[in-house]
Amino acid sequence: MLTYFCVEMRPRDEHKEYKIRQKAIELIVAEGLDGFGVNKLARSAGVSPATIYIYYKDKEELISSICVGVAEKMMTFSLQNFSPDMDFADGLRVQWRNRLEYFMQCPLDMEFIEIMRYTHFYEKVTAMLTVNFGQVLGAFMRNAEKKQQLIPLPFEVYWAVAYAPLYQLIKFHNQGNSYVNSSFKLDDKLMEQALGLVLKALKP
Amino acid sequence: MLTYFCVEMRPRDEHKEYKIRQKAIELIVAEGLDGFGVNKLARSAGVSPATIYIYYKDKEELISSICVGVAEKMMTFSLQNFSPDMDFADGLRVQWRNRLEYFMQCPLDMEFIEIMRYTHFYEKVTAMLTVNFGQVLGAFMRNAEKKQQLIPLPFEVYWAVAYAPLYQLIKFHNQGNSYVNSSFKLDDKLMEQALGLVLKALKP
DNA sequence: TTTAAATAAGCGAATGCTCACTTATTTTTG
DNA sequence: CAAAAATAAGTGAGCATTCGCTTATTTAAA
Repeated sequence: MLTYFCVEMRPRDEHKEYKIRQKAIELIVAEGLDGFGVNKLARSAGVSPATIYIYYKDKEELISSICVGVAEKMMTFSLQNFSPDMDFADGLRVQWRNRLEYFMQCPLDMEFIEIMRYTHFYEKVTAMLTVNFGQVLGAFMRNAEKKQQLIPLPFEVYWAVAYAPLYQLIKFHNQGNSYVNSSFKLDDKLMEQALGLVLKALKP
Repeated sequence: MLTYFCVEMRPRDEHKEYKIRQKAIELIVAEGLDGFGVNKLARSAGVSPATIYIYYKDKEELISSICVGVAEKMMTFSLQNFSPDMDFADGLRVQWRNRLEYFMQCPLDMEFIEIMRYTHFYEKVTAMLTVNFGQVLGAFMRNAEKKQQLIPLPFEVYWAVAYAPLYQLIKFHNQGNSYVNSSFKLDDKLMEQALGLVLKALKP
């Protein structure tokens, strides 16, 4: 943006942009992608529909931009206190904890991403995740193999066993019930239990 | 339906109904739930929009009905050759194989269900799955515990570790790539490798 | 210090278009 | 013929987007 070259202009109300994004996430989580509209969003955020088009070219760009923003936030969060050359069990535990903590703090973000996952908006997210996530966690896996703390495996098999169970537990928690229990709450103890099983599977 | 009470009437063209359902799945997988419309579907299936409303009350019921239909088909398929009192490793292997085979035969169905999973249409599916799936697989789990072939676990932890990795592998296959590899194909060997890890995790 | 020029932010009220759904009519069967 | 199936041609509601305008802010000339 060329903002700082222009000396004569009215500054943007940052709060407005924030509120638009926040309300968009809320609306999409509450009513799904269909049922989400620009006019509805404008009313909900307390701005004019036209204002939204100052910030975003069109509906497509609005949703895309929010999508990538949330995904970036999640990724940054889940790499906190993590380094690819950590001990395998410790590193995996940090990853699990970070993801769980993020989801506890921002449950809407999680649900939002899940909704977006099977739309064409998610393609840009995948591209971003592939570069950042893949490199760091790929390195982590190779290091652990070298230290003989992890069975040598194709990346996909490793990923599926190492992380998919956690996401499934979070899904159960989100929908509040699984196929047998009518109410399910994920906590630290359950997470540790599942992580224990996963480590057992992956350690030599 | 009262079809067989009426003696004078023109019979329905069963092929039309089938084609409507089939094309609906194709369209939703290709373009997502947004971008899917009744008029478009009608053109694509070679019928009039009004015809669709002879079979279904409204768009909502159309999608719901297809959703539940596909889910029922999947469930039936994945319980083939399975019984709750099978040996644990054998039973789990049958489950994995069935799911994998179904997905190989009907990849569209799989993608369709994934798209629907985070919409309100899925609630009816969850209800159906809870009753049928939960009872059979819950029994399987308890039997395996009794026979000491499975560590005692909360159902959700068991489910997450036992099945989530398979679904993740199928997702990687469907999208054709993972976070590090630009092309990924799931086959029997990879499935067996992952299943081996899962069994290692779950056996005492 | 005042004031006017300049400019982006912001808005309410359309606009045209697409969509789910309906109606009036024709076709196909027993 | 009777009756349901099937349709072509709508209809009106709701949608994304835009237009013409006002407001807020800054700077620089007077």
